[in-house]
Amino acid sequence: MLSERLIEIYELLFERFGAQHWWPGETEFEIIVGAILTQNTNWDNVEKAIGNLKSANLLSPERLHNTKVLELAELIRPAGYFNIKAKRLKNFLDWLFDNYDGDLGELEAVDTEQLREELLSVKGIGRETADSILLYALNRGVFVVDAYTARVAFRHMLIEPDADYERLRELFESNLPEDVQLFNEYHALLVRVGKEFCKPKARCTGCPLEELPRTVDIEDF
DNA sequence: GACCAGGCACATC
DNA sequence: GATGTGCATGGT
Repeated sequence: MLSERLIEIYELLFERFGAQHWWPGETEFEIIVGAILTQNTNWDNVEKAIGNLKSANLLSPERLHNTKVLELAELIRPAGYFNIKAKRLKNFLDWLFDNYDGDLGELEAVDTEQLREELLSVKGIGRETADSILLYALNRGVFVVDAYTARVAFRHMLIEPDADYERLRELFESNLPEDVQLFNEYHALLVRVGKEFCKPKARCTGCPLEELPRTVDIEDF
């Protein structure tokens, strides 16, 4: 029932928008950095910050680990919250070097659930950031929930409007086949439709999901 | 000038 | 557990 509905929604979105080619980023590490920098921030601003890191030739765990936090903050200034995000990047790198010799390849041997717990223990990495890293950088079968996901889900997916993060994650993970590529594309498509049509407190004229039954009134989300 | 954007930690009740 | 606040830039 729910799984058929989730697949129907996925197909409607894919037919309209096609492949989204997520995550934008050339390397595993660039994806991780982007996941932290994009917290509550427009992606265009994140790209400027990542561009600065690339220009400074600092986009590697080793080199970023050896960069002073103040210098790092200045480089990522366009991404906003630059002081706190510089510290968050440092926290991640400290964890990586303390536990895995600074080698992202060593993470491959770690069980997904354990890795999620460890990432969540890093100060500045919350559930969405951890899950984005797991899915988009490390190719683990974890569904990423964000503000767009929640809004679309509450409007169309027959889930209680007060469902929390874990409940939303469970909705997708327990009603879809565990498929990294499907999770990758589905989340990206939810962001796409959320940006273009399923906006806060706006009727979504022309939205590919327009005719589907709703859980709640549009005005509430 | 107001509002928003691919959150999170922390304080407080 | 739920709710409120600080963190900050750049586009509309």
